[in-house]
Amino acid sequence: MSQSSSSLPAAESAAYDPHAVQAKWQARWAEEDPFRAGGDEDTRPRKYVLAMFPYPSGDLHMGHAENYLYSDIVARFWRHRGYNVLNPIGWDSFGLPAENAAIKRGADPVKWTYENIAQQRESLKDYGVSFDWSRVLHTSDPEYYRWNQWLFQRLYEKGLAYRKESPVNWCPNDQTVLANEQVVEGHCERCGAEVVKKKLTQWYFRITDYADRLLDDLNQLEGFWPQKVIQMQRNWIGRSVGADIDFRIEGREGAVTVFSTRPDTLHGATFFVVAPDSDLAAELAEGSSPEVRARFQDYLDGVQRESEIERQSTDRPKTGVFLERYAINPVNGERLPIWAADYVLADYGHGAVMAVPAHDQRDLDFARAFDLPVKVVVDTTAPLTGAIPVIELDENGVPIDPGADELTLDTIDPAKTGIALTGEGRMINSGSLDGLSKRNAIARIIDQLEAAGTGRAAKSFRLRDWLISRQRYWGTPIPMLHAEDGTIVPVPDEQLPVLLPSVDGLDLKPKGTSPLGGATEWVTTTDPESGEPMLRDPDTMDTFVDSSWYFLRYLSPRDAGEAFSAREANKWGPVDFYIGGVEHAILHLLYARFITKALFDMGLVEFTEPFSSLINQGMVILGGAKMSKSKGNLVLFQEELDAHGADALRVALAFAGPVEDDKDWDDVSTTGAAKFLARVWRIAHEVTSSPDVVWAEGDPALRRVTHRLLADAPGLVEQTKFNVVVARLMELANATRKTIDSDAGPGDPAVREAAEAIAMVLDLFAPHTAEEMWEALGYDSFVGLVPWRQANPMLLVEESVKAVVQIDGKVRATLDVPARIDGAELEALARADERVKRSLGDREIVRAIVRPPKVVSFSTR
RNA sequence: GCCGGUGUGGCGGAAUGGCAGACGCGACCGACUCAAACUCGGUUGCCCGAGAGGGCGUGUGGGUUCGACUCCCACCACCGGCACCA
Repeated sequence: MSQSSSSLPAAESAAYDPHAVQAKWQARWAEEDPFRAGGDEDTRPRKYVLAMFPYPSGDLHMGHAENYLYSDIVARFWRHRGYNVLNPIGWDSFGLPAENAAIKRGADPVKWTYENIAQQRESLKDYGVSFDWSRVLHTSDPEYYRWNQWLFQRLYEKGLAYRKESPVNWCPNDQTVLANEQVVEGHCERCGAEVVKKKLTQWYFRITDYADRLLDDLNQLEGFWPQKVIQMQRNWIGRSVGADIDFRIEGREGAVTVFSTRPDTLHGATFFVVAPDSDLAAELAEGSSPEVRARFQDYLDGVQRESEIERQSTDRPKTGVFLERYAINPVNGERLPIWAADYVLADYGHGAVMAVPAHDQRDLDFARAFDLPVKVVVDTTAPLTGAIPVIELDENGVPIDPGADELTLDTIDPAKTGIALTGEGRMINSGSLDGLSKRNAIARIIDQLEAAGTGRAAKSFRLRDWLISRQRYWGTPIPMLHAEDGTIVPVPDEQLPVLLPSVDGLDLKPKGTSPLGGATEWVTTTDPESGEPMLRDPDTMDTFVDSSWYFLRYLSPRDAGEAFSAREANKWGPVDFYIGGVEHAILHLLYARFITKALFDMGLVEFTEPFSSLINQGMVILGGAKMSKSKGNLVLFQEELDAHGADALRVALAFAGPVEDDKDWDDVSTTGAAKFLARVWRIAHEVTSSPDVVWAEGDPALRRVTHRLLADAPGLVEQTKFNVVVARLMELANATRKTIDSDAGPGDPAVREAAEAIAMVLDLFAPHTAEEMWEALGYDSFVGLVPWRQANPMLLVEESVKAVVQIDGKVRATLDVPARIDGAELEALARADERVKRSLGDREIVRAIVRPPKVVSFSTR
């Protein structure tokens, strides 16, 4: 029954009950499944909308509330716009927390994980997210992780999965290795313990083979991914361009190669440094005197005891030992003493450098510490062609005489000042390079080295290969077999999955080797061909392997025959809209990009980037601080749902501010949102006209507000300005309220038109309330599926507008003028206006700029 | 140190180079109430002024423009990332 007037006391009209509304529509959705993505028969254009899937540790929190709200707004929007939308959900359900719960409380990781999933799933259903629930996946299901193993085998076949012994990041607390990306400021990303280096044999994915493409393809994402993420990935990949240069070493066969970004300074090399933990250092020390060997061993022991943070501290003094060996500079035959020093890293470049102390600060610091010679080969005081000398002025504007002596090479001698000359300049003391600029000298020296066969242009990357072995239980078993003689054989595809053995009887406590090693029956197996005894690889994969391709599995989640359907992948992929926290800027997002490119090279997908557009939502904080269980400053998702209902929480979050910004819970008003929802609910129930009413007969002022919202909202949603869309909805609700309360009354056709538009747009934010409104308005279809109401362009043009008159840049008058007024007429009106005349006084207008119908700008003398 | 981002009322925030502060929160005033809460209506950038009105205002200083939160230059502050990567 419709109410005829808003002035009725609240007790007489049915009250808005968010929880009843929520329960009712969730039941209807569960029954009729309206948000399932369309199949092959569906001819609509497609949109793949995706939010990063949750990790099932405990309850959902406010970060999840934001994440799945924003993706749902976008999914619902594209459905209204006539798209076949895929909006799937699943769980990233392998990982440490399940295992830690098992160790701490004796919980079964399987039970713990799946109970948490069940709980999170209920919360998400209660939140009214329009997921396609038929595609749910869990990465800890054998049906999923068998395809991780399949992926591993494909990478292995291509030489992209390999084993090597190398110094690795080791978390002494979790007793496992970590990928480079999982070390944050020298600490374990998960538990915060200080990471140490350890030499181990581990499995790697050869992501460095893709370094150039991962870097260059970021250009395609410019404008579609957050600038910050693109920049972080660029820094992380860290391409340096320069040359590889071969040095002979006295008393040793074969050349040693170093990488340098400044091959132009090769003539200035005065010593040579190798990383103490490199094989080369050990070999050179081995060939030296017993004293040197002992000193080197001491030094190496010290270096290896240091944590990563100690070692990476920039301002600590340089240390090293002279190995009493010499390298020969290929351009001039000079003997360069070889030192082992820990400022050179074993796993960057070639683990050795030519040291040019005059032009590299680190080399200079080392040279000064150990009294090694410094040879200047770039004159940075010499002006380059076209360079304009900078003349500085003192406080009186008088040019400061630079002083002849201040600019000489002598006064800036790095050996005296301790400041390396890293700037531009002209080559000196460099034979045939003399007189050249840096850029030209680099080009020429590379030519010369190539001609002599002692060097070549080269690139080097900061990015290291992705270490994927983990000495933990709750992950995907690495599907490889080891023979006694060290031979490694892959488990054949038809024997996959290699199932994770039951946790019963296993000791999960971190002890440095995988708990799976203790599952004797599981570990002991035979060669699939020869039947020889073999041992299974006891390690599990980094869980980032799981999430590096999950977006493809959603496309055919029940397929038992392949990881994903290439056809479906090329139909839906790449993901059109991806949203998640910025914490994955270089972990998950880099790995997913790498795996996508690898799959492209295998011909399994036709795209090279997985996510066409990316949004990082901000965090929900409390009182300016990050929420955390340990601080006890948590706002609980389920509690907020229970307080005012899903819709109020959704509207409050969407309205709180821009998607990318952090939102302080103190500024998120669920009560304000609840009030707004009650207002629009009432509007829908007060409408007295019938659905077939003629809108054109409605109040034109209200109609204009309605149609402006219909016209503007799509652009705003596409720019993810959800807070503005909510504001505009509030404006329309306010305008509708006013019309209902005016003489026009609730029967005015414009009121119905406005109420229907509110319901349709509100569906993005408050779907339960929107459905209830739609039903109250007399429809029995889901409002979530109605096509977007087109704005009538005739109604977007105002009949009269306010024109402003500026005099010397200040607004002095506003005029009500017809929207179609021409310039001359507008200017005449402005000149005639009393306020304008008064403001002008006796000043004379010397220039008039007229932009009808909005602005007249006069300038006076 | 290098790279990136952000600075707008008491607060969250709006604003294709064209009336800065939409929308909301809070606050204040009023209606309803015995009263309070709820709800509804109004006011709300700062300063001067009784008022009409005037002045000042988007981190700071300059510039471009008839006109700048918006574009350009320099600086300051805060936030984030990387950091002995040769």
